[in-house]
Amino acid sequence: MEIAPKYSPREVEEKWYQFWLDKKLFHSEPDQRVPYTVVIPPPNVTGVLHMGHMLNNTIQDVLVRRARMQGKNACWVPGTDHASIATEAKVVKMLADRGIDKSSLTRDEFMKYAWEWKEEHGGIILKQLRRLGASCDWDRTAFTMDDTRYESVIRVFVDLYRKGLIYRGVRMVNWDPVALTAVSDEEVVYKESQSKLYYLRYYVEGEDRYIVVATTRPETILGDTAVCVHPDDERYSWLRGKRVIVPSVGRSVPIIMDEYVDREFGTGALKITPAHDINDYALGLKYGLESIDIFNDNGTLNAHGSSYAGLDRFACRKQIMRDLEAAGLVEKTEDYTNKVGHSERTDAVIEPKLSAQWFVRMEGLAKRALEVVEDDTIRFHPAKFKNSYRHWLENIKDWCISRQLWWGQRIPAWYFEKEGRTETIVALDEAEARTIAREQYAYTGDLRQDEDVLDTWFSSWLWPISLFDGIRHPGNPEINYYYPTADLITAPDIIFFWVARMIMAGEEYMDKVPFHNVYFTGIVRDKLGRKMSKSLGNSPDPISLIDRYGADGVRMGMLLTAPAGNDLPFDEAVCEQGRNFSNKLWNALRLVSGWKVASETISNSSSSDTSRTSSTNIPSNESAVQWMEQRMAQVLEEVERDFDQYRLSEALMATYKLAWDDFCSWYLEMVKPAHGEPIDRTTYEATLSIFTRLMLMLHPFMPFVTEEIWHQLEVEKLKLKIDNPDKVEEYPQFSILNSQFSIMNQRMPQSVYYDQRLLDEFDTAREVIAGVRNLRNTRGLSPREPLPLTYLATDSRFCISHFEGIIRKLGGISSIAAADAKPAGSLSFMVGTTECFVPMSQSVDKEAELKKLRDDLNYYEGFLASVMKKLSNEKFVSGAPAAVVEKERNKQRDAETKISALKAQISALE
RNA sequence: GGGAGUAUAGCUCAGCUGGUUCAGAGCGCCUGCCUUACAAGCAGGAGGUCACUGGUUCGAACCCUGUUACUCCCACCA
Repeated sequence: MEIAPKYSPREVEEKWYQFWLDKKLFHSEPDQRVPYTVVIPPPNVTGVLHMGHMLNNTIQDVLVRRARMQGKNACWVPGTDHASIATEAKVVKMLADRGIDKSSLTRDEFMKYAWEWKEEHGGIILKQLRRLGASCDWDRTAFTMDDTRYESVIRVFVDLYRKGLIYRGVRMVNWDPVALTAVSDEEVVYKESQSKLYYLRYYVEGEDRYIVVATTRPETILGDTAVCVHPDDERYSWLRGKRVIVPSVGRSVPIIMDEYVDREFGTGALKITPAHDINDYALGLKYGLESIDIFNDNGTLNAHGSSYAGLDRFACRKQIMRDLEAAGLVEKTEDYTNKVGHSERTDAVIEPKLSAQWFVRMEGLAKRALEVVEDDTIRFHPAKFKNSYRHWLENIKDWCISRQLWWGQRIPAWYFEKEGRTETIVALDEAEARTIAREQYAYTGDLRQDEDVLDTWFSSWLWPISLFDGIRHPGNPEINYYYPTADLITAPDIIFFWVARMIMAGEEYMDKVPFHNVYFTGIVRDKLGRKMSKSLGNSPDPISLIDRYGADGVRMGMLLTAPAGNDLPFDEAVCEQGRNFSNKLWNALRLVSGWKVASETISNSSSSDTSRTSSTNIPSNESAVQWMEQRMAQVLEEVERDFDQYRLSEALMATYKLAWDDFCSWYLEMVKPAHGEPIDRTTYEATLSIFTRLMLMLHPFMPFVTEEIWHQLEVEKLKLKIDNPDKVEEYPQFSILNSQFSIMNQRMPQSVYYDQRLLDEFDTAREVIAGVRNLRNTRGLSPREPLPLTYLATDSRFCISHFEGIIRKLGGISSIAAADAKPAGSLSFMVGTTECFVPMSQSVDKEAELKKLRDDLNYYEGFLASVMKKLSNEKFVSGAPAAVVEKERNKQRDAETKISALKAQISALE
């Protein structure tokens, strides 16, 4: 079978993903195994895949696939978020494009459009995730507004209300006067803008004196109910207890004194408009001030605006300034730069507005959520996020959960009027509300349901529970098995909105934390360190990246640059590295599967003399296999340690080097038979086994190429067992192989004991080979011509006997021998403290040689001096641990050896 | 304004409990190679006053003081 010299990911990825789906290899059901559960951070249902998703989901897939291969019952639950604000905005825009105004629709009509739109355009992102190779259990795909999740949310609302943890109250919200809705703090964008600071005169009641107040919003004086100064501000101490007249309005308002005021700013006097500024509102509450709302919902002045009623707020500002100017009430006007909040959606200037909203009491929930992170029941990776988590929870405010939208879970509260009072009933549905109305209030008339919907986070905080229907059916087999989940992988910017609240919900409804570990990813930036954004156009399309580099390549690119919690400057070049790596593995397969296997087991494939050592008689292939096994065990240990600490990029890099450097560059070169020669069966089997385990190690990172190669390796293994390898396709095992088995079902190799001395010895051998190659390279020696190698047997630590065969083969060495003195006419290089020689076949540049030697000598003499300085220090010798002192003595001996060797070389040349 | 973090090779970052993993890795760069698996490759090589400062210590990239620069989060100012 011919194998193409270039790996082409496209067909391979399509083939295997479909295979995995067909065989239901991602599907999980509760069983006797240990569960490993991950719930996806649900992306917006109308979203498209961006680099942040790529990173986040690649990490999840790596952890899930690894857990699966460790024999755990891995369950990764996918789903989408209804994202009420963003989605509603998109639907409104879609309707507008079709000439339909949202306000012309009833709520039911709008919801019908919205659902249609969601069915049509929703969930694209989940399809895209398949391209990435995400091993989600798609049978479990959920939506935060599907029936199960919707009902769970309503139940939780009712439950919390009945526990007294939900209440309705008044609060200042960010009002968008164009969209006619409140928007969350996160949807307000602050923009620098050139504005003016107006200095206005407030006359003291009954006196001819006035105080000057600075404001950027003179129109709001219509709602002023106080003027505030700092209690320690001597400039204004005379005002204590007095009242002032609000200009234009003529209303008398008190002077209040509070330390909130910044004496440095403006005149140090602040007008208080409780209805239109969040801080003023707080002061209003503190001092019992009246709150006068002067605006209509659309930003025009209402009846409190007296003569200005009906004007837009900005028109009013101009007009009121003209009028105040005319009345001589303006002290001065200054240019001023400040930040003004705009609506992300409509760009309208946000108006702070008081309104009735629903809240969740946070105090008790926050306390428990903090405890479980403080005591490491839940671990954060990296741990530094504990700090901001703590800070937020310790200063938490009640959670406003109502939104003035239609797309979302409608708040299950019903109102009716009775005896002039508005009564509120919170119930699971209208029928229950009616029953309550009848039984508790003797009311049978119409009920009016609250118009608002719930904050999207009020559904996503239940996600780890509601996915397993643990709200509606506590204690069901699924929730008992899958909860708590294992790891949560998310971006740090939603640590408060989502992570903290899931922990609260977990404690409240399951009495258990929702996950054990939280892995915070970094933010994907471009090479220049800018955040990726649509407006900058600096975000590559992930699907196009996959098209060009393969999913494995892109996954590797993301992972290599993404240590936990660090931002990652994304550069396509790393995807290229990933693609190259796939190709490298592919070509290793081409090489190995092309080998002919000797029909009888012989101790060595290349029967030439050079591959047997004279001194120790260890076949080079046997030592190669031994070394590779030790090395693999060593890397496995390292990788396990890395995974324990969630250091995925380190784990991948270690595996990458094992595969590329150790396996391809060294091992395969060691065992590669001479051209046209077969390889011995023992070595071949060992090679297939090692290669297979490498694929297992790499599979979580690069699922597609490893699955493909793994299968082909299984075919090679099968060929060894059957009579006629050329007709492998005709054997029944072949079809089984292709129809049932997957690398996904294989067990991840585990670290075992390894012989460090053997690894060290190989490193020495490797240095010898590199030394020879370097000489050939720099002295123009033929790479082919066999050279005899001798070395000065002065250091007993210099040990290469185990790998002499390999040194011969890879170094092109004809013989290896110890010597007592430098052979005449030879080139030398140092390996550790041992000097090695090969014969010099041509004249050398004597001066250059001498210079290099003298430089080395210089360095080692300096090094020796620093070591001697330490050793002659009485305090060091007596104070440092014996082992450390001994190490210094060794350094001294080594340096002395090298120095005398160098001196000898120099004098020989001179 | 409050809080957290970072500074090590051209770039991105490791460096765990202070001492041979102590100055490392990957990429990039330079030199030479189309050596029959791979030029998406092979072999070799060069690059750093560990931001600056002072201290602790026999010994500091690592611990402490201060300085500078940058980043993030929270609160936002009339």
